[in-house]
Amino acid sequence: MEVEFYLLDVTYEVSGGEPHVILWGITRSGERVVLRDRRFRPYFYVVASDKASVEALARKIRALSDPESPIVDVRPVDKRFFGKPVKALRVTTVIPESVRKYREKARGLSEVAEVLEADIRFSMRYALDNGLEPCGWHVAEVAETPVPSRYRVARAFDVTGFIKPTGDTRPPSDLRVLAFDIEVLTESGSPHPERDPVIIIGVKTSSGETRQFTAEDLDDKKVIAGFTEFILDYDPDIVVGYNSNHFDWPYLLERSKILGLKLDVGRRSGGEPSTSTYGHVSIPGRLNVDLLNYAEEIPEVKLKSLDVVADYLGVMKRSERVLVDYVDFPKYWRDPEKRRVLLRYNLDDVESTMGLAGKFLPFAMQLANITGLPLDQVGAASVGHRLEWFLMKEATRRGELIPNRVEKEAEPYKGAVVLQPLPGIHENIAVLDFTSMYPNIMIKYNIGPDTILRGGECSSEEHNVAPEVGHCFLREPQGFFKGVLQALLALRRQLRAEMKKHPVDSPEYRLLDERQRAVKILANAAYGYMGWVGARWYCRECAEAVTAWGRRTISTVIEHAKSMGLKVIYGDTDSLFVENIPEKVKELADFVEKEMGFEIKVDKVYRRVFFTEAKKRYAGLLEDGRVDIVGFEAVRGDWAEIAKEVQEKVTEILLSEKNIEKAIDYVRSIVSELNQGRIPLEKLVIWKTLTKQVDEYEAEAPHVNAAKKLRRMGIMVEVGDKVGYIVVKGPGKISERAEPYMFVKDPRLVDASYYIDHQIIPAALRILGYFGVTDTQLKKAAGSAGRRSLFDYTRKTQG
DNA sequence: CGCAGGCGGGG
DNA sequence: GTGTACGCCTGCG
Repeated sequence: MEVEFYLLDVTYEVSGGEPHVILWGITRSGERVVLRDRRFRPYFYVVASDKASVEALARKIRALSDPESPIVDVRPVDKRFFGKPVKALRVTTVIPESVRKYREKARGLSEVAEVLEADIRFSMRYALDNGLEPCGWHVAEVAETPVPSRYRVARAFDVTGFIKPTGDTRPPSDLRVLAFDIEVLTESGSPHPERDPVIIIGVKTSSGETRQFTAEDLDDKKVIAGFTEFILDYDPDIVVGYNSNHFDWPYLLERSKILGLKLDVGRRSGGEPSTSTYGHVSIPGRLNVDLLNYAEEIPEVKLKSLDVVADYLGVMKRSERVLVDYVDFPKYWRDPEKRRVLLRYNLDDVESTMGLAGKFLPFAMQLANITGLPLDQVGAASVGHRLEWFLMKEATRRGELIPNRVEKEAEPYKGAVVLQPLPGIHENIAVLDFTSMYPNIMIKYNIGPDTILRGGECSSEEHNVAPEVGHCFLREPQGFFKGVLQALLALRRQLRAEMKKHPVDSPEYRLLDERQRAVKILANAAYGYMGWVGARWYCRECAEAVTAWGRRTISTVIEHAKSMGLKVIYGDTDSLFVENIPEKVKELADFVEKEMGFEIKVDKVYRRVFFTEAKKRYAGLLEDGRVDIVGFEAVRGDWAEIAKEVQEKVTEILLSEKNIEKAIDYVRSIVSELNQGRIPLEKLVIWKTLTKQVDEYEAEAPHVNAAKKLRRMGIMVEVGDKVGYIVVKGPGKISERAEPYMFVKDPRLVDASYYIDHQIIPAALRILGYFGVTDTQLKKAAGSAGRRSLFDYTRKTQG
């Protein structure tokens, strides 16, 4: 018989000395099922050295066989390695874990040149070989079997014949999602599972049910037991949390162990959640997704707390929800009135989490489907690993052997061009962007580790020779990266064309849009991936050639623009700021398309744009009246909110009204408010990330000092944490006066002069300084700027 | 005042 | 654990 099912996850287990591939899925009729494939066996490839005979090597490998997990097959297969045809030996054994042992033994043989694909997890091996697409529908030839008692599913099947994806990625209509959030009570410092109870667990389901499990005073046994029971009862396919991979699940697991409970929440009895690849927490038969992984990909949001991200995405307004700082939990928990507030806080978090799931899951599911990584892994995997799985899938499909990672020292190379901007205010400027510049360069010049000519005769008549660096690439045959990228770009065009056939608010449109986004991200990652030392397809010269061709490409366009009399104001990597003269812009775009084989498009038009001498910094007024600020302090996360506000406002006044006096007066009013202690404390917090352990810092930076103070209070701060501090009055260096923000309760303690001299004035002067405004002017009392126009201010020169 | 260490946002 | 280019902070000599 045949069964059609939506693939959730792929795992495996060894039972009776035999490996079983386990596929967790949902059938068309909504039954949760497992499919087992007992026929598949682990294997890897061996490539013989040039001199060695393949037959002799095969005999030697067979002789390595060990009865514990015998080598059951060694056979020659035709493959390609970096594009070249090779005769490889496929070595098959029985127990997945024994691949490691045979791999090492094979490496020890003198006739062996390469041992390949011996580090791929058995379940992923199966997925690769069968082209499985997680979060997509499949059909398989199966035989139904009784459901083994350990599986909590409706039906079970053995795969007996083919198994393949159908291409349909529309999720089942009754897909069950459960969002949860835990609250931990700690009297001081960071929570410790051996000491601090889980006082609340809130859950919300996609069916609309909401529940809260609460501790009796400090006894949290029933909280965890109730939560476990709820999960088994509701039986979700997807479990979502926020930072759940690194907080909620590890904490619950530790706490359960201490309380003598089993966190038996999976679809396989006895299988507790466990931390696995890329740091994700795996729950048997369910997809556990940490939504923080996706929030981390939003650069516009600097502080990734749940409330901030939910507010940004329009899921829940910060102003309309309850917020409680965790240092205040004990106070709230003890007081019956306040406890209600804490419960509401937890519920708001759970609802925000479910809201984020609605925003992120459709994209995540498409990404899982395209890369081949199960949904629970794909979020936790880095950009490089996501692309790598996609490449591994493509390589397998094309009969290409997957290269090993090689331990290497990173070698730096030259990057893109950044033009010196023409300083001042410019009117009516068009920003031109290359479409997928780096992917198109890789396609045009056939760049990749399989097409690069190392040694050998290179000529510019027969090869593509990279400018400046001289790396040489074959024109034929088409390389692996070129093939993959062409397919990706074509797929994206097709998806975008398909989108036009559906209403913007339809589920079809949304699905196609999420899919084209996932495709775009993969294509854009290819260049950076080749320059990553940890990549299987690492190729430093390739990455270096891409940036070299990139530099020449944009330089050619700049030269052409100039020759046409079109003034270029600025440019960076793949973008150009030019005078907005439509006929000339059109002519330039035609030149780029017809003469150079690239596409360039007007990305936006600025009514007015302002540059100083600095690169990578500008502010522009868009045609719809919005102000774009790029690179300046206002858009950086490591400046106090108040400095950002001042810079934003100053920029807006300058660009929209060209009124310097008004801007000066505005800055003065803020300075005066600061001096009077009337600026809210939260606008004075400066956030900085710890990039290493606190003790490893050589210099005593303010955020490092604040982190040390936190640690003395028992609050753990680790690499990657953002430390928020406020500079307070007192003697000593700035760093000594950097206090963790939650310890500062009185605005009068704030060092106003620090914020004036080091935050507000510099941020304002970055813009106003260009017009000759000085810091003394900004510090005078408000309202004394006089009535002069922009043109009374002379441009400050370097001389 | 210049340099080093540190950091983050942007193309 | 995708890449490089860039500007500005604080600390320090």
